Amino acid sequence: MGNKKGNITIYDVAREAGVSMATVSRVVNGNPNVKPATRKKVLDVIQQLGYRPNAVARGLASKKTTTVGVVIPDISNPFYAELTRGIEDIATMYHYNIILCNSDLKQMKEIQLIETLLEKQVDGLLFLGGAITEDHRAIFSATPVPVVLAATKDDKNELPYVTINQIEAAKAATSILIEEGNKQIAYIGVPLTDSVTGYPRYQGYMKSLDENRYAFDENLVEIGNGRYLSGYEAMKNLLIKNKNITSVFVATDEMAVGAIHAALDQGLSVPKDISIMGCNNIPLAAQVRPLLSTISVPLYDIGAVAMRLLTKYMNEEDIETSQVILQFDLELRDSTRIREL
Amino acid sequence: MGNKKGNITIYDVAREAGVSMATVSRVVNGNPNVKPATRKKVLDVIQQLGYRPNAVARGLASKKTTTVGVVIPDISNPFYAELTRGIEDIATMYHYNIILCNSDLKQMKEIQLIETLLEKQVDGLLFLGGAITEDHRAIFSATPVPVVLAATKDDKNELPYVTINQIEAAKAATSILIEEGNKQIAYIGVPLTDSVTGYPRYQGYMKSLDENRYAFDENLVEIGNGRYLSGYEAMKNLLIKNKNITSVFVATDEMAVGAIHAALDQGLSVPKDISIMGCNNIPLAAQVRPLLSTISVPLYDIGAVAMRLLTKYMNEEDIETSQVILQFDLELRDSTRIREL
DNA sequence: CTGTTAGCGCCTTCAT
DNA sequence: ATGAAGGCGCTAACAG
Repeated sequence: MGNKKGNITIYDVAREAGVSMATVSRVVNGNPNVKPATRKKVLDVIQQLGYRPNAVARGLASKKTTTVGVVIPDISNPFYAELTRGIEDIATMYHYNIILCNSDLKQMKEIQLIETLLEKQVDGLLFLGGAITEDHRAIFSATPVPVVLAATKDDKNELPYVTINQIEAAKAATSILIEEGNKQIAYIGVPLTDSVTGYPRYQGYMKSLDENRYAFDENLVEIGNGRYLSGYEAMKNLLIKNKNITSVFVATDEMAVGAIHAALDQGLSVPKDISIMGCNNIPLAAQVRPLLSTISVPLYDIGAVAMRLLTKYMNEEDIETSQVILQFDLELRDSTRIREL
Repeated sequence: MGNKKGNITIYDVAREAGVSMATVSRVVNGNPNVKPATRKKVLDVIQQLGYRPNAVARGLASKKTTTVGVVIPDISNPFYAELTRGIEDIATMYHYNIILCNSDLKQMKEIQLIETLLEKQVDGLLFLGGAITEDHRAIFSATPVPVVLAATKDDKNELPYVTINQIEAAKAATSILIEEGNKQIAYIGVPLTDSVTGYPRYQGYMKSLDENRYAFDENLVEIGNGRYLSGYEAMKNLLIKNKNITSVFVATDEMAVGAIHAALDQGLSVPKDISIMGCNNIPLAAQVRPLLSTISVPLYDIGAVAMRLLTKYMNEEDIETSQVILQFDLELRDSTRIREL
């Protein structure tokens, strides 16, 4: 069976079934214009020969690969892992596969990855992570396939995206601390140059202070890199500079947990002595003691909705909204004194 | 520039540069047999035209796609996320991309994913997770491309794999608890039907007991699903059935952390009252208090080495060892009384 | 060093 | 309902 060397092709099936390649192609692709009898015959031969369609050839001929490129900062970061799961589930649902690439937030790498993905003729691109710069916009605008941003936004609103309102999320978190009656509210964030969460969350913090007539004090602000250890260090510094703080809003859960532990190591009790709010609600937040109060960001959904939006673009369906803002939630647990609204 | 409709192709570049397609192909592929002058000319035209090679066409012609398929149980599980990072890094290093698929450990899904991946003509397959059954072996043996297992092994040694010795890892963990002088050593594992970690780690636990003349007591054994909550429940049950246990070996870190918290909630002190050993050393282990003592499994390396091995197969290099057992380490932190050897 | 010529395996009009 | 034929964009001998 099959031809001499190599794989068995649509041609082999056609010959064996006594029909043309076109007919085989039709049954493989579910085209209804095939007489049931011949369809059955072809299907039998396919079965018997163990024919496996070559998606690369199909891609070349049809100009569709049913695969999308996903550029992500770091899959080992639980934040992105959860997002990716949402993406992959919906991709599978719509019969797409994803090529996953880690960018480490390096712009050069991001650009290079996009280029590679386009060479591979992906049908669409999902971009998560870093800030969108002019360079990105230039590339994306020249891209032959649709692009959707997830968990980040385009400040110029030129690109479709799905995310949450970071400013409001940070405001909500800060407000909880204000409601608790803390006299001072410290902030541990990520670099303000990070326009995705760094700057917006800082803005939200500031806004909340402002609206509630709290004075801003730069000694109450520390910047980390988002990960556990930097949260630990940041908290240590905060405690050195200011013995009396009773609350901190930390821009990422990992840092927040680090902050809790730094406070604990200093002999402080959380939340009795110091109240700590995180942000994102990654699994870790519910796996530590005290349980972390945090802003619940719908990571899985952001990924899922972004992928769904991308399928609409790829499918040239009508798009009502190309910029989606998902809701976040307050998840008040045991690291704040207020535990419910 | 370019042809009327659609993309600019190698043909356009050839025409514009006044050379043949073959020559353009040569410079694009870094073939040295091109006069520097013409190479430059071609490169210029490529630049000027913004030519982007079509990897799908190349794949069809060359029968190589430089992409590999990765079948993984669940990317949102930190254990696999870390492994995947190792895979992707090495893949990138060797100029491969990865198509990532979540199987949720469902055999039907696994098989279907493999089929899809093969249709897409991946150059190789990396399979992680579930136990290898006869069905798997049948599929893999009929696969036209190399397959490497990661973090799992083929009991029949027919397939290449890279993992650690799960039995020895569990033995080492249990031994620590024995060295501490605990009279009883409890075990919280995953189902024994899981032949990847469930059964082997249970075996290791048993072996260690046996070699040290500890009596086996089924009341000291609980089975969970590997995740935090089930560890918490398991520990609660253990404590109900047996008030006096002073040590537990828990087969996964997430469950171990759950176990710690269950003990804490029961008013016990860890490790003073009860000593807890985890296994895997995922980031979580170093982000809780007390810091979790655990077996450090080189997750990233398993992924990296597996991918490297796969490149060797795809490249038809000589393979010295197709079955690689990586070393694990003892990571003694604060949840055990013994904190160093 | 460079050009010519076949395909790679499939889809897709266009006829029939 | 089915077949014939021309690409899709590129690589890979084979000549020269």
